[in-house]
Amino acid sequence: MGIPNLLRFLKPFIEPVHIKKYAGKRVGIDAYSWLHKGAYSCSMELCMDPKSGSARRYISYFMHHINLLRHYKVVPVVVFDGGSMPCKAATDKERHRKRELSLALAKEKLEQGNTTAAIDLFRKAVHITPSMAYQLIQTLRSEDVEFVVAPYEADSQLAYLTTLDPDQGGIAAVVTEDSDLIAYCCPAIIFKMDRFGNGEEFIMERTLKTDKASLSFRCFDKKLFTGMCIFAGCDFLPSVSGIGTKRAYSLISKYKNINRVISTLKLDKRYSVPDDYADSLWKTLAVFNHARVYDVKSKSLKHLKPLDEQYLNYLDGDLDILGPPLSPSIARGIAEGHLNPVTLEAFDQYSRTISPIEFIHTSAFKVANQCGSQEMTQKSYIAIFSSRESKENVIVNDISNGGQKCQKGILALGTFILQKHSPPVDCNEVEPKNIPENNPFKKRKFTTDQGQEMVKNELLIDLHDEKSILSCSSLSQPSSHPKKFMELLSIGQAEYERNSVVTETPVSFCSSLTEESVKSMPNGVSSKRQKKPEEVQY
DNA sequence: AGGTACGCCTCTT
DNA sequence: GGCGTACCT
Repeated sequence: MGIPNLLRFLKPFIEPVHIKKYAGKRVGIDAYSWLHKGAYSCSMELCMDPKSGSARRYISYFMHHINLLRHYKVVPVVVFDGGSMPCKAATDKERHRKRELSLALAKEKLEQGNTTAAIDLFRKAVHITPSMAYQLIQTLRSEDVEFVVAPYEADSQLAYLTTLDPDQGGIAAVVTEDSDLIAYCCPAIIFKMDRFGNGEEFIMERTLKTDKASLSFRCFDKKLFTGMCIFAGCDFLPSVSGIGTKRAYSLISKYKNINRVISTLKLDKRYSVPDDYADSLWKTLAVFNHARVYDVKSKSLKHLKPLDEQYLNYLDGDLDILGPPLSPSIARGIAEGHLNPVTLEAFDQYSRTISPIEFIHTSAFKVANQCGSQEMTQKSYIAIFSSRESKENVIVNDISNGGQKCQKGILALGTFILQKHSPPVDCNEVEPKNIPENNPFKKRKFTTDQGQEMVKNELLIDLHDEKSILSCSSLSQPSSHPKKFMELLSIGQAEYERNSVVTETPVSFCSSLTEESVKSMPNGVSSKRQKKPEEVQY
């Protein structure tokens, strides 16, 4: 919802603009705005049969706008929303309830044959799902459009990108419909861009420096500006009843200090200020300043602005209100569009019907091939894959035999089996840390399908934890350097990711294997692999 | 005057 | 999500 009435309030500072002004520049796109508008054209299809062709009209809508930008030599960088913030859970739940209600009514109307009424209700029932975003991501990939999925809010990710240089992945402006970007003090925002490229531009510096229509932000710094927005009410914190943009503005310009505004409000009998309002407001300010964002360069989570002592105090050590931290591998999986940011599961785990074990062999081959005759021999291979039993903490029994029991993200290295813990489904859950101690190896008995008892070395590591991987790698491969291991790991991961998107089907992937290369596979490849890969189906 | 609650619209042809 | 509007303080 953004900040109610903020755009109207700041109208004097908003000027018409055409997107061609940003020719040659990189411009961030708030994917949600266009997804939402695009979904309007196919709301019924999306509700009833999301897999149908006509349910993909929202993608055409989106791509039209992308092509428009490209036509004007603007480089689009699409930013998607990631997981929802804990503090918005209540709002989210309420919206969900309303949508469910509309959906039920819509289906009812449809059965009664009242299509017009049904469509109207379907429009209220549509919401943008991670799956829809993923469909779009696949198109963006094929069209070579840069994108990133924010760990949490797209707004903060976009605000972060505006702070970077273009050659570091930075953007010059943001195209969105959401006034929250103003609260983040985003330097340049284009609102209401239409299909011809006309929009309304908000420039932060211009707003802070010029007086218009008896409004002046000259005495405002960015902190006060964000503070004003929060006082007026935002998604994270509802405003004190009776306070909107105008009163928030006059209070801030009068006292120029956030705590003084709060004390004044508390003394004023007209308003009822909750006891914890000051606390909540400072926390909200901390969210606008230090939200978790993804840094493409380091491939890990960062804070929008580096955390300082002051804000750490406001947060009272409770960093989780910024959204729970994510490990680099998970954050990257989300950012690059492979993991559903809400469930943390791989998007395409159901689209693949080749068995996990087949997939391990095929990608292992590729990895082994890329390693050549380096110190990691053909016998060592890495594969990361998804299987359907992703929520169980099952350990794969035998890499060459089992497969069916594999869980998401198992890493197989040489003769050892490395297990990744399944990511917590509940985001509030603490990530299991199973960092191996001095001797992470243990013998484990297991029974093969043929009833034989076998003992295998088994190593449990936490793939969420890079340190854990490093310590294991030096133990399991004394001859290889941890860095080499990490390199291999990233090749394996990249291999998996590359092949888990539609650009290469398992069919074409498998058919690239030669008989000879398959023979050299560590555990011997099941003969299945060589029989007509064309039969493999999705 | 300013805030709030409510209903309407966003697309495509 | 935004916007306009009628109604309330």
